[in-house]
Amino acid sequence: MEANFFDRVYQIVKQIPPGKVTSYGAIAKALGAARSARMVGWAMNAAHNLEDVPAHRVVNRKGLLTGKHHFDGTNLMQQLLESEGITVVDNQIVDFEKHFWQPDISEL
DNA sequence: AAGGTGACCGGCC
DNA sequence: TGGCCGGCCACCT
Repeated sequence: MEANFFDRVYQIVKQIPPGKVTSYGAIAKALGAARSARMVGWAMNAAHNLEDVPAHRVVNRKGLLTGKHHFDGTNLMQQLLESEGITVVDNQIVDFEKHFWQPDISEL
């Protein structure tokens, strides 16, 4: 198994339960590289191509759907989140902290 | 091999 | 969550 940085991110994101969201920083921190949040975003860029990785559940720390532009449409990401019970207004998740899910690397 | 790039974060104004 | 700046790490050409 190639335990690459990307794969690590994928494993974390795949563990995000429905109706929950997390931030890049949280994932980066779980990986032990809190300052490498940018890398997480990079990983997502490739990850969003994979159906196994619910990239739509990953947003920045403000709860903004910054990466929505990388999805097929413009409101696709929002639709997916709303479909899971998450309210999204103006590309921002309402009660972000309430829906926030902290990655648990111990599960790996 | 080196440089540019990127869906960010935290700190400061 | 208004805006700007530096840092950090891996991927791509």
